[in-house]
Amino acid sequence: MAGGRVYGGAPSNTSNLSILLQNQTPSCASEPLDTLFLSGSSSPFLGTRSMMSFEDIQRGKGCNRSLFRPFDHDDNGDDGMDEYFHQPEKKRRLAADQVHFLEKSFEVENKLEPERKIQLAKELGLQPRQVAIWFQNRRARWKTKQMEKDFDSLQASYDSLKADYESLLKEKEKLKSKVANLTEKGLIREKQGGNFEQAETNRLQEPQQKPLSDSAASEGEGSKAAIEACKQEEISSAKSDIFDSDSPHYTDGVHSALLEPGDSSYVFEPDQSDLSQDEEDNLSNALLPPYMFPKLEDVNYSDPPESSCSFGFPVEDQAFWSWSY
DNA sequence: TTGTGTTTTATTGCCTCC
DNA sequence: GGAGGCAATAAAACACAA
Repeated sequence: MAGGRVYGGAPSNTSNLSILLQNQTPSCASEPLDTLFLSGSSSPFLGTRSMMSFEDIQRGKGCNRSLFRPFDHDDNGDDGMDEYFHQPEKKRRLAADQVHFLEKSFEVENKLEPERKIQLAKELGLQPRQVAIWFQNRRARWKTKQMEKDFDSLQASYDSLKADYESLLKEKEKLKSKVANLTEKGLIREKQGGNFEQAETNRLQEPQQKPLSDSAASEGEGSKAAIEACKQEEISSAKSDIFDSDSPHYTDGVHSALLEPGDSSYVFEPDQSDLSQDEEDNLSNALLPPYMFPKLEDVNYSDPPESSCSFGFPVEDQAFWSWSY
């Protein structure tokens, strides 16, 4: 026994003797409940008499003696006295009705005040100690179930976040490849015709410098229009890629400046030195919630998220499992 | 029937609160 | 210091497949 606690339900020899005394003394039924149930001299099981009381309350039918028969003297017989002292008490399951009654009570309130405990014990024909134990075990079961539910819920939100992250990752790779593609095109044009932007500007500013024949002129107009269209298309394409509706939008001056034409390197080699640390953080945070994922620069994209151990909940979050109710 | 896994009842030891 | 709660655990009762 812990801390000198006295349990009425303890199947000791002394209490077995008390069982006999209680069950053979009907007048005990009129004793105050506290004395009857809580004192060290009370019986661990009140048995048939109290059970019938519960049955009378519940349905008026006979009790299921195979389920709830705390101490059946008929089984042991009159010569079973020695057996009481030498056989440990068997556990008895509560009757279905009793469990149902306790369940209903638990639904109302899962804590058990002393008065309620006494009342329940009285109605069910159990010891208050048994009722207390039942509530204690029931609370433990409820807690386990609740933890399972919460685990499922967390698992679902984790899966959802993971899917979002992976989709963002794919989109980022897609954009990276597009940027690489455009870089390649730009380099080729620079090699072929020098500064494309400058050439185009010159051409637009001096349209009449080189007289052309009608056919050549119209051809030149068509060519110019084609080039202009191509140019507009590329610029709008680059913008639309970056401002894709599903992508994080950078509306601050720093990031939108990356999209400004006029510098052939504007898209391909953004000057990261212009970014303050805060801005870099914001850029990362726009893609990855800080509580869930590491910064972009910390991620090894060649590895699946699991292998980088980046998806685990922070250690401090595990305090969630420290339950209280 | 028996072996095995699960559920239920009960105990123990520790902790907190009053 | 006693009462009561909880976690861990034991052990009986039960379910069920082989």
